[in-house]
Amino acid sequence: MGRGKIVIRRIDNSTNRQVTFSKRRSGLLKKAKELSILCDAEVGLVVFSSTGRLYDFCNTNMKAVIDRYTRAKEEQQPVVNATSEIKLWQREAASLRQQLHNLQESHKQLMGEELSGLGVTDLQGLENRLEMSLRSIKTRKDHLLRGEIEELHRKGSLIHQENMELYRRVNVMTQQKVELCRQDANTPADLELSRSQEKEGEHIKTDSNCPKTIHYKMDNVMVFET
Amino acid sequence: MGRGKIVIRRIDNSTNRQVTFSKRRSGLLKKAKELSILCDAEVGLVVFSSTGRLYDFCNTNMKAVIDRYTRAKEEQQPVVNATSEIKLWQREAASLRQQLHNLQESHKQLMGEELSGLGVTDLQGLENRLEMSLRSIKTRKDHLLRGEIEELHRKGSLIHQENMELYRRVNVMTQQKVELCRQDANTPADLELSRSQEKEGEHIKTDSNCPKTIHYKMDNVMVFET
DNA sequence: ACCTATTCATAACC
DNA sequence: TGGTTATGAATAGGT
Repeated sequence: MGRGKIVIRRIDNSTNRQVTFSKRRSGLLKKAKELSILCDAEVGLVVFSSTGRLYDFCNTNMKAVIDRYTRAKEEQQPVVNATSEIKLWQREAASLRQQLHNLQESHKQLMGEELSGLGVTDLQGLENRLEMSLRSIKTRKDHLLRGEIEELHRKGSLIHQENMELYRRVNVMTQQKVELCRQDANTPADLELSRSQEKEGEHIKTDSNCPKTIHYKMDNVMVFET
Repeated sequence: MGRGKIVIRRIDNSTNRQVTFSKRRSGLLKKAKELSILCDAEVGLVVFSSTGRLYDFCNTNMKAVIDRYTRAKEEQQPVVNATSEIKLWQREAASLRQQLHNLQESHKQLMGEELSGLGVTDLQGLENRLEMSLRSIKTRKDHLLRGEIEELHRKGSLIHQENMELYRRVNVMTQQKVELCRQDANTPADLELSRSQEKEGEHIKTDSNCPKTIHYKMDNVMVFET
């Protein structure tokens, strides 16, 4: 029910996930409220965002709902008596420990350890998931590498162009020098000095346009023929 | 979102109210589940129908959610009572939550999700680990499959042998019968009865050695030529 | 429980 | 975060 269909699966993009959370949360709260009103039901809803923020709704009184809930659950399985603060935290810790344990198990299996309890079907499932995972990782790596290569190509071609420019200048200068020498052969001695000064000025100017750093860069970057 | 618009107000008609309750309840539970999956949120939902029936949903653990909820609420109204024992358990829970979080991160990366923060080297490491893992899983699966095949071969060859034995017996019997018929052609009538009795005895004996269960097994087990 | 016209929620986009 | 819009989902009313 949006511009496109989506599959119900954790949203990878963090921003998108938060936006969706905000919208769907309000939708859920609204519907919880509507249900309680329309059907005269007692509804308690608690939502913790992935960042730990709490959102809740209760048409009556959350404490009462929780008590009613625990009583109803205790009826189903006659257990536990007191809920002191300490026991509360103990349960929390136990729950976390359990989740941690489950995840560790699964993690080990993903790492190819502790496979002895699994049948062929389980193994096949594991294998399939890993292969999917591998594919996305390889795709991602490939993407990065291609980006890097492209970047290098770009830099390389830039420097190649600079190179060409330098070559051109060198050629021009060489040509000029040759012509000067040729003219020098039949030129009066008094003009010799001024020509030499001109030449020196030109040389200095060129050198400041083509600093050594260009050559330095060329040693540290791959250069691609383009 | 129905054939007509309705106002959010207690539905007077009891039947109608129950039908709507049933529909909207399942819708609400579905949306709660979707929110928890899409946005990685912890959701706890409790609904008591007007007749007192309990319906609930929690993507993690309802007790943990309720505990977390009560703690969060107590934080909102700063309580003075801070026992060292409580703080101890709080630290324990925090530590566990941290471990869980780390493991979840790692798990997601193993599943090829959330790769955007990783560089090429990380990705290569991940890829290598997954490929090692895949190898051991495939080895394990291969082992199991080979074992199964071997077992089937064994059974098959056993049954094949039984088959051969049965064929042999059938051939022997056929041969005997043929010879008997041939002799019968020039045998006095008074001997006919005793021969017939012998034959019947032989038949019963063979039948008890080759019970029907053999044939039954053959239909239910793969038989390999050896 | 199933059907379908209709309203509603929301994904993608600013 | 808040607004807009096209589209898929939920569901009111009916059978």
